[in-house]
Amino acid sequence: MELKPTKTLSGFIELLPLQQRCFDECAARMQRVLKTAGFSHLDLPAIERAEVLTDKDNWDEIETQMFLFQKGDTKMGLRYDGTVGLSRYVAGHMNDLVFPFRAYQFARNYRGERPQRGRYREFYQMDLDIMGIDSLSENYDAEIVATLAAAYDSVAEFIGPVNVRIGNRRFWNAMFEYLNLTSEQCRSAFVLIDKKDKMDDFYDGLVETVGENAAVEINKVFSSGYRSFVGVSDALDSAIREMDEFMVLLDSMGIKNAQIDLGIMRGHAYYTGIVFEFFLDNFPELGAIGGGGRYEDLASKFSKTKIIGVGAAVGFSRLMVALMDENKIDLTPFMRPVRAAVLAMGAGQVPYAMRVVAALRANGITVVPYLDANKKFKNQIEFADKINADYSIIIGENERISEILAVKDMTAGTQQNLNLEQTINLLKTA
RNA sequence: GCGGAUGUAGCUCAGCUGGUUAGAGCGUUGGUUUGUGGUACCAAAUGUCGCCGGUUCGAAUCCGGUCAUCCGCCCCA
Repeated sequence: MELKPTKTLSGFIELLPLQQRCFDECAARMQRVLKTAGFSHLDLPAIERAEVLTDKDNWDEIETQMFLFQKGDTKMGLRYDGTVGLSRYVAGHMNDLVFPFRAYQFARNYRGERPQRGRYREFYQMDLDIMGIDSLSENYDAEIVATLAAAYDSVAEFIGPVNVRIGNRRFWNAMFEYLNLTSEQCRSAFVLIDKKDKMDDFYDGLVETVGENAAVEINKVFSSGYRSFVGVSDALDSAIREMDEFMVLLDSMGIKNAQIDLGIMRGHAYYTGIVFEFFLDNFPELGAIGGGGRYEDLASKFSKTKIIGVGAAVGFSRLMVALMDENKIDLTPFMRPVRAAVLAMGAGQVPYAMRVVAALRANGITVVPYLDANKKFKNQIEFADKINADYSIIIGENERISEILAVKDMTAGTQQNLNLEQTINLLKTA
């Protein structure tokens, strides 16, 4: 009989238990930080109506980017990020939410594109957003950045320190207005600046699209700094002041590892103000490990009410999987998940062994019993060794009759006879 | 959609100037006297050498096609 394949589909991830424990611990810690900052957890459907996911009508084109399918007359698809569902949710439950509304998601998302390094077809993304109706102070932009920084900080012992670079769409809009660029030129300039770090002919490209004079000015932002544009126009002054105030606020929230970098654009998405990206100090070549920004109208597709927001997304799978693949995470804290293995030697010992197991578990001790009681002792202790149990609790006929336990320290190799209470005390103390 | 690389045991790979029964390490299972693991030794099981076709007396090995995977480009809502 032909066997079916055991490999996952291309672009899908599965972890071994050791890695999964690290993944889960980091996810839990980061979510704990967000909850402490008052963000509500949203657990939205993975499947949305196709019309919610896309405005395009050309299915052939969309299908290469998304997972879409049809049941009866209903076209639907898997969500590709957290924002679409969030927009729909907020617009649909506006009466029941309190604004400014803060929410986070930690969810799997799906993309149909061809997988590449760090780009998967199924991945976890952590989204956090603060939304207001009609208006929302820029102070929340700083809070989002500070909260995300705190979330990364909670897992710093695994991923190392991070830094955040902050850009500003409003600055560029003011700049392009000052330079009298056409909307076509603006769009090209946006793309060029976004890709600046990847290009070695950035300046030539600029000259080609916006002309030499404008190119000189734009380049000056990177060579001489944005402050050289103070006093050039009211709009530029306002944008520069906004950035300065933003940095002061970040500093007051304890964020020291932030800097202005006007090359940060976040693609050509819906952002309208501050944008930002986080990077790892120790692994900058991984690229942005999270980012976000301010958008002026989150839910215009769903509601006539103007919902303003500031949000961020963390590519959690990419971050963790890339680091683990490169052996950049020390996994030793996750190598010993089991405190004790309980070995029952002979079927007659199983009831007594299970009473011991229950008593230990009731005291919060992680215990795994080996219940193939007729297996040779060698196999049993080998099992205890392989799961890296700190202790083996050996229960044979002698132990059962005299109601004691042979407790073996698997690292030291020493063994002592203890009663149940003594065993609990030994295993509870780290 | 375009380009590069790779497909041999459960895993990582060797073999590839064509020549009988296809190799290693790891892993798995059993054993080295039956209540003591991590080390060592012995043994066993598992492959249509990705698929189709061509050249040849003979193909894992050479050629063509195809599919899959990985990497990069495009795209990234």
